[in-house]
Amino acid sequence: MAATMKDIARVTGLGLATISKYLNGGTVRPKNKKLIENAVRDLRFVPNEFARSLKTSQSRTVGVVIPELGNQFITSIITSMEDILRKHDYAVIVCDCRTDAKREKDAVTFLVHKRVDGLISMPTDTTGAHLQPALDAGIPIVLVDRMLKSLNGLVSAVVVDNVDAAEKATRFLLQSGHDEIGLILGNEGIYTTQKRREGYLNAYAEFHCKPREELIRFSDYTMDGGYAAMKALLAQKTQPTAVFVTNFEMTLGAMLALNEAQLKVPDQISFIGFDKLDLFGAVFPNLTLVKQPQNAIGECVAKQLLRLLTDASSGPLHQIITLSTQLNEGSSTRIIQKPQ
Amino acid sequence: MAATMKDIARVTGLGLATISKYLNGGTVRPKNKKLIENAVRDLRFVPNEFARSLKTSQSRTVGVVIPELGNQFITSIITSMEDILRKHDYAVIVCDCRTDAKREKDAVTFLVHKRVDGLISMPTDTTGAHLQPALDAGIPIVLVDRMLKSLNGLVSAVVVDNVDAAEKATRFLLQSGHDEIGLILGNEGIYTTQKRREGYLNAYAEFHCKPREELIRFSDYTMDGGYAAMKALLAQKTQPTAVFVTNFEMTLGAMLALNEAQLKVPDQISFIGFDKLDLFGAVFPNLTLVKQPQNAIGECVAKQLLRLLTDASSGPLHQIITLSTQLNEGSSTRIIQKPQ
DNA sequence: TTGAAAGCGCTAACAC
DNA sequence: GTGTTAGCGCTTTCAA
Repeated sequence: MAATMKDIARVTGLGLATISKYLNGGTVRPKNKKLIENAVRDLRFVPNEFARSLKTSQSRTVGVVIPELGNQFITSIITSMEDILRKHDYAVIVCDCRTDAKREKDAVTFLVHKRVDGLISMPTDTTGAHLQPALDAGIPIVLVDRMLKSLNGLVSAVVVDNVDAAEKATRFLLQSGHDEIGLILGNEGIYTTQKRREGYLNAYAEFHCKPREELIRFSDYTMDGGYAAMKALLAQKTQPTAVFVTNFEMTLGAMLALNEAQLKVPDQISFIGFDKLDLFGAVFPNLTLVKQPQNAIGECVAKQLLRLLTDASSGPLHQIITLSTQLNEGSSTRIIQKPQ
Repeated sequence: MAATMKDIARVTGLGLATISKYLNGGTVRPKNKKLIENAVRDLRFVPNEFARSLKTSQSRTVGVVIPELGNQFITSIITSMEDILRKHDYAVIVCDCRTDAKREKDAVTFLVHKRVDGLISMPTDTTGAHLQPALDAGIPIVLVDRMLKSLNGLVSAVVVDNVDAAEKATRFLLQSGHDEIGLILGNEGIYTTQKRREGYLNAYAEFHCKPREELIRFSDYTMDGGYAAMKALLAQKTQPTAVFVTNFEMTLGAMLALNEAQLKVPDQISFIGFDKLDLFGAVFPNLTLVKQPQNAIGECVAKQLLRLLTDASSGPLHQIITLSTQLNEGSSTRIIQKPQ
């Protein structure tokens, strides 16, 4: 069996309290410090987390509920988040709910029963009902990427300025003389979809015009979806002169569709994509992209949760943090001369 | 505060033992069963996992250490694995070590300290040294996708028949009359890379010939890597007439390189890729692919670990399970007529 | 079948 | 600064 604090006490001749205090960063006499350190090493003592948890009611574990693990935006956020959290000695339990509200609710319940100290959710259920068990249990929650208005004040959130992101991209195209701008969005009803659509419409409004309805395609944030949506856009009698695609996977799919259709970018069609510039670096050297600060999002979420976990005090300490995006100009768009 | 078993005891007038027994599936008098059930519901009782863990020394948690979360093969395995494990009430702690041996070792140590009941590793460190702490602690281990000979008999493993997979693909091309077959592999030194290379060479040997060294490109299992490797193959004075790419990301990158080079598949170059047919379905309708049973791998790993977790008894219960792959014939290869 | 009681290994008063 | 002690909430003998 593994050594316990009792063993340390026996070997060093000290009391349990002294040892416990030392292990938790308290001050003890230098001589005793040495004593304990030696015993810990010799006995290969490792604190029993179960006992500690039972006593402190903390698991030093956080739960993450996401809609889909096979999505680079999500995985990159998880990676940077996990990095920070683990440095602070928190384990991360990941639950993939496959964009299914039932599964999502189950996952939250499961995590609450596992007594996670905090919860990170990229919600599928737009009502936020799935989070009720965590709310009831008083578990701090941080929403990622998608805010739920019904949970305002009850949770923290880290999102990007989606409206601004879409505005910038669309405005850029409008300013370049395009007025038939295809828009490929994610699932209708999802927060980011709505916001990005809003930004697109805002930009059009600035230019005192309205896009044709058929230019706006709802898809599903997958590569297949992006491919299909682009195909659909190209199949219209009036083809768009530019397209704005609103996530990484769909950007990839859309580019493949363009490739297949032998449409030269930007000569025959202008293109603005989303995310993960570096991966595209080699492949489509000069794509103009809206870039989300993926690492910053992950870090921000982790720090936000750590703050909630630490400041057990105070009152309404929930924050909504909005990070800005960048429009990374490549050469995948061209300027259209308007007829005078 | 949450209700405890004591509360149930108080409300029902029963003893703790009876309640505990009932909660753990034991038999109690029907009348008492009712009593307990009602109390549990009314008090919203949920067993405290900490206390249970302290008593049983089980965390009902398993750790997963992987090289990279942003890889579809890995995430799809995790997803199907997590599904099964969670159904059995095990939480999954995921640690991404970014293909870094130091990080990998730290992750294992972290998980051992967290007292996971089992460990799943897709190893980066080819010596297997990182798993020593888990081995010492007697934590059952299942290796995924990559076997480590040094750990033979000490761990279970689930792999695919990589040699056979590469043989099939290469043989198929050789039989079609190709003899200049480019091969794009992952990182040199990695298990799957070696096995797939072996299969490729085996097939050539069957045909009593040897491939030119320059046809074999080691890359890194990323899209960028696949793109670059394909470019390099195409840049040679003698271009291959066929190419076999050995994972999903590189297949994507390689196809993009072909697209860019305006090379028609299969007219100008034959192509066999890897994995995830369904995603490609829409995009490259007729790609010939080696398909790994990703879901089966995840399931197999989960079941294997559950077995080890349950059969706490017996002796050498470790198994190495090899799953077979399929060569899914599309129309991305053509037959070359050999000069008579 | 049921209940009393003894811990699992740790933390945190509290008294010294 | 240190030691004693009383639990945290559960499981599990053991006796009834």
